[in-house]
Amino acid sequence: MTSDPLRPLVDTLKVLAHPVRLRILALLHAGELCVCEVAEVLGLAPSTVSEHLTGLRRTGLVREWKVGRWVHVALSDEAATRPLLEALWPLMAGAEAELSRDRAQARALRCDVCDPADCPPSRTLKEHA
Amino acid sequence: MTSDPLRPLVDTLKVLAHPVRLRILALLHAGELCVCEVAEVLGLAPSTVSEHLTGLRRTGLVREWKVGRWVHVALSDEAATRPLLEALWPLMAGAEAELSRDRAQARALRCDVCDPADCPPSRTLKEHA
DNA sequence: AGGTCATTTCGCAATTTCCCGAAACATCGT
DNA sequence: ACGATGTTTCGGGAAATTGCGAAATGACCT
Repeated sequence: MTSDPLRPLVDTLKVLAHPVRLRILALLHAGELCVCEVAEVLGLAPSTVSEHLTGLRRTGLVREWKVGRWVHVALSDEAATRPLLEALWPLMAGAEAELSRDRAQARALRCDVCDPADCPPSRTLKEHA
Repeated sequence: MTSDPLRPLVDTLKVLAHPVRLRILALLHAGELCVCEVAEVLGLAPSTVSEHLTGLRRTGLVREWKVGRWVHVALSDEAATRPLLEALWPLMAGAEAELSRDRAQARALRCDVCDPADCPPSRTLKEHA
């Protein structure tokens, strides 16, 4: 009774119901990134992005792991949240302009002069500037 | 800039991200009801239910129409929200106990002595008591 | 050890959500 | 017209959400 069986689903939907977090998911749909890259692309304070990612991780939508002093983020492959995400992509078509701009900016942040294989996301932003 | 292309989707997800509204959708998945029946089943004030339904209607998830002094509610058949709802049902499996209890209570509110065909939702609750 | 960069935690103000009761509306029956 | 019933709108208080900067943490480098 006190434990609401709908709680997990509601929590997941609450996390999805935010434009910044949807943009993050769409970004990660195109490949993994590190936190500072996400912050740069979205133009938000790192602390803000970190908090959004905490929510996404808590509900199993993304996974994070440490690489040096960077934290990499990628879509989780948990089966639970898959169908929801799959249903979501088509519904984001109306924002394709904004989302592809995000993706382009993310790509621009990565090494664009060297082989991607030599330029993992562990490269610092400063090193690119 | 001021117009956020993700807004419609975010609004829909925000409306979905609430246990009461999910219970309402699950209830309507089994058939149309009128507002007072929903309020009775959920044990909430009619004004509260009315406000939840306003949100569900605004995002096109349900449709309402007037029958005498009652307002009937049913799932909308809009194509836009269909895939999202279809992805949602399986994820509500964990709450099947609560949801089927809701459905049973809704059925009990309807005429259980006469033929359902003779007992549309337009029958008042008092008339059943 | 000290310095720098990436990240998280914390405190806080602004905004929004949630639920209700009271009052306003609407519709039916007498 | 009146009262009863279903519904919505409004006012307000409690709680949750959002975003940031400042400070704390962790990891690298010299």
